[in-house]
Amino acid sequence: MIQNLTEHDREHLQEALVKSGQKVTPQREAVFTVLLAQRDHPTVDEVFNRAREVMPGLSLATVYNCLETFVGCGLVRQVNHERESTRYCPNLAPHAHFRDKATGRVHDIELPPEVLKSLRSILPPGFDSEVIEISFHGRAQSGEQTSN
Amino acid sequence: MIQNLTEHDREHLQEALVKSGQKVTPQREAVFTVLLAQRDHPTVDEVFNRAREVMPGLSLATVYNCLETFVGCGLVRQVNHERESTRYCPNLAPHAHFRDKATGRVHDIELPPEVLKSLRSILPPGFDSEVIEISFHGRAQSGEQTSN
DNA sequence: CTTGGGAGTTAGAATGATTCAAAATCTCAC
DNA sequence: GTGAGATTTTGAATCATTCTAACTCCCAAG
Repeated sequence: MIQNLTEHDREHLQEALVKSGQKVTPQREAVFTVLLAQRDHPTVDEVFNRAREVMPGLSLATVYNCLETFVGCGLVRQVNHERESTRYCPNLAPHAHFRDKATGRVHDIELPPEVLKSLRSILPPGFDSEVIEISFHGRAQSGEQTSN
Repeated sequence: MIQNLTEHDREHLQEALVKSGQKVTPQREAVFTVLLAQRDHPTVDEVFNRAREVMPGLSLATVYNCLETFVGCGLVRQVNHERESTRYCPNLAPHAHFRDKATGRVHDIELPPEVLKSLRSILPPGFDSEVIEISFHGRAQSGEQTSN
């Protein structure tokens, strides 16, 4: 079910970790593997449960730690919607999120550079933004798949 | 400190409540008054503390209830940022939020219709969105005031 | 080797925002 | 004035997340 990391993905992980002074550990590999295996914006709990199939001793706290580390070195993004549990997303390209009212599922929506630019342009002078979060909430006709 | 509602604002409150089958109560008036008096995106706790100056017996649960009711009848918007406490905003015009990294303060950013439109246009066919949340996170040069 | 230190992991307790449940109060139509 | 239904209150419960302290692992120095 959960494939091992490809050589390429393992290198990606290692490079990002080492670059920010962190180590590659079996737990981090497991968590990262889980994230890449099913890109459906899982919650911490979901990651935890999936990862335990592969590494039964893994603890919840470690999953929190790993994910925090990944966010810190830019490997994954957090996705928050209202006050629901934080979800995690390994899609690094600039994108927005669409949350389906009916299913709760989160879809990635590609964000063209010109739209991003027009968004930035609405900031008054003096405001300098590093992060822009865009999230839609509504209905997606079933069958739509955009979970990159 | 906390002024009474203007006639106009009181009517606005009453109309919105009645339209969705709710009653005007002293607690709801107090909470609404607090929201209008200082449009700085307060948390529930902040609303609670401010409102108690005017109505000492008011309970926290009631503040939660009132705010939920207001959101339900479109009087105010919730503003969530990461997993911090929910904040409340009586600005009904379409706008984005800018969260100042340094102070934690939230500023409203006007959202021109054409930008809104270009945002909507990135949704693939089949996706239909009622709500769009846009939030910036970064630094605002101090002195910037955009808290309406 | 073997020892010691630092990073990482673990289990479980603690936190804190929010929600829930049940009793008390209010309000308004009759 | 009465009763039903809505609202408010208090305090307990929930639940995601964070914290704490003990433990493990690995590597580098002796």
